[in-house]
Amino acid sequence: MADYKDLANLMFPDITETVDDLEKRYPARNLPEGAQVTRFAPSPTGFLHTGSLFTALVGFKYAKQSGGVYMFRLEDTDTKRTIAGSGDELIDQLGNFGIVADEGYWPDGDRGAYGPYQQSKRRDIYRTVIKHLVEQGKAYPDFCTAEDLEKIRAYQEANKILPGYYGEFARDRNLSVDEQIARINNGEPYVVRYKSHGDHNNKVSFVDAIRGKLDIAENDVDVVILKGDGLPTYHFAHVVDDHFMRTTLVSRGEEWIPSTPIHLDLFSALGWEPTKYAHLPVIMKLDNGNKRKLSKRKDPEAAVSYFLQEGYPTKGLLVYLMNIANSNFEEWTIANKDFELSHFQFSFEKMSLDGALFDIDKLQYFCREVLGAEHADTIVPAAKAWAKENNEKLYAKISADEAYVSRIVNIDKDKQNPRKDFANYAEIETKTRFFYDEDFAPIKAAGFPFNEKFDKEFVKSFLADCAENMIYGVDEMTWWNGVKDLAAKNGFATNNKEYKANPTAFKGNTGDAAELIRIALTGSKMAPNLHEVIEILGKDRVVARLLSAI
RNA sequence: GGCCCUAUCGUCAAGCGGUUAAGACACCGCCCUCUCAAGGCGGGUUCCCGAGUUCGAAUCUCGGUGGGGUCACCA
Repeated sequence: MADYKDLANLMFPDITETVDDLEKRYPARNLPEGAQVTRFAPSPTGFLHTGSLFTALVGFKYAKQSGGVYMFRLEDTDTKRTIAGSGDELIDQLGNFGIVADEGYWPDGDRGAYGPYQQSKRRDIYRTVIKHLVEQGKAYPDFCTAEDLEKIRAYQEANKILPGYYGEFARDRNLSVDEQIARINNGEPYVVRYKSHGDHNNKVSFVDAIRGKLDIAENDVDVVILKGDGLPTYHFAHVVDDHFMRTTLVSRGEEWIPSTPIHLDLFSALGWEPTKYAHLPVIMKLDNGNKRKLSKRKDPEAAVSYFLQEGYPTKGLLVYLMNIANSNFEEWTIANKDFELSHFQFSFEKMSLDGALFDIDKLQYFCREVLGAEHADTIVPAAKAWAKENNEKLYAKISADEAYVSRIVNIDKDKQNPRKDFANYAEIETKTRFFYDEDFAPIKAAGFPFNEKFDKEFVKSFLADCAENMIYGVDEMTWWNGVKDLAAKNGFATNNKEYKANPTAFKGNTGDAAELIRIALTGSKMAPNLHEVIEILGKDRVVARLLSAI
């Protein structure tokens, strides 16, 4: 009579290492008290999702502030969905946000002593552990085909029984070892399942770092742990990897809550202490009045690359996500004007429990704050680097005359309340077009919005007078007094009270006069500080624009 | 459908048995003002519903309801 050991040897003839060997190869980490080991473990199946960045940020922050270790692990066990190169892209994009792992998978080779950090390269580790389980009768080969499984499910559905491969429905669970061996020798394909002894009517509880004590039905499903292709399923890989990588806290999306009992079951079967868990809320989006997860297909903002392409500063996005992560964060940013994200003390207790709706307005607000607090010396180089890939026009402008762009970006930057014009780098181009003659031409061609109450000839003569007598190179006060003189000379009221008392006595007020100049120079009723605009444009262009406005 | 998570302004949210129920974004109004941006001031039937516990409930309990998730050889 054959026993489990024979079965295990038949299934894994090449495995000579034991679980004990693995324990020795991956010893407990020597870290200070309280240091946390976290990880970000994406599948290389496409671009970096906004929700993934959120998860990555939280894990990174938590490890860093505790003096611990942050790992990057590539979960590439789904060979069908794997997209070549996307793992490297993920790392690259995370790098844009300053989220760099201490150890893990790296395009040019793993870093760290707990690797490999790519699941497809950990095959033998999983097989070693599974061999151990088979030897103990805690895992078994299952020969069911897709059709067999389908039949079981159809029966369960028809009889309104809980679907799944468990208990009496686990067809191959109690095959004799002799039969198992015979069928394997016969070349029948199989997967390996974990033999659960859980009871669905019992509850397991665990303490979630965010949600507190959670009580969920015990797992009783004989889950697949090794797929037909020889690679493990997520459930098994998670337990094995996070055990041997000595992870202390697993932060992942809340969609994993229902399968946590499986993981707890597996940890316990292996005699290992489970990791702590933090199940993060998922970022949602309002769609026709319904909340739903940000969708890769439908929502451009689901892809982090979207924000990068649009030119949002990475810090702005990080700040927005941290604002979702911790309710006290925004208050902290206001109290700490020139804050550095790394100085903020993140905590799971301050995390809300349900998914936030993605709010582009709020993101833009934070981005304006971030860019508003910076000066041209940092904004322009960043904008240039961004524009090189994403905005030909802006790139050309910065390349042609970086100092000129810098002067524009710095308008009103040194005032008490600096301007906050730009939410992203793209707006530097779109909001400053009038500073460029080639862009000003089409604005002009589209027609200037001069106030209809002034007749053309009057506007023309007023602007001509301005062209002749505008003062340059002086401080704003002096310049403005000059404008007021010009306005008065042309029949405008310089005192608004007088104007209001007797409007018919004047052509308009100083505001009207300034508006005419503004439109002539910028083509718009809205523009930043006229004095700065004039100084940046320079006398020649100011004169030319005033003279040709109408 | 079973199970799980969750519920305070439009959005993000503070709140932890007694509060005039903070604050931020967005919106609206006013002020400042050469316009805009910024800034200042102000505004809006916000505690899902129903029972219960209690002198007293946004807060505790139970039951509904809504929203989300999950039930794969995907993660």
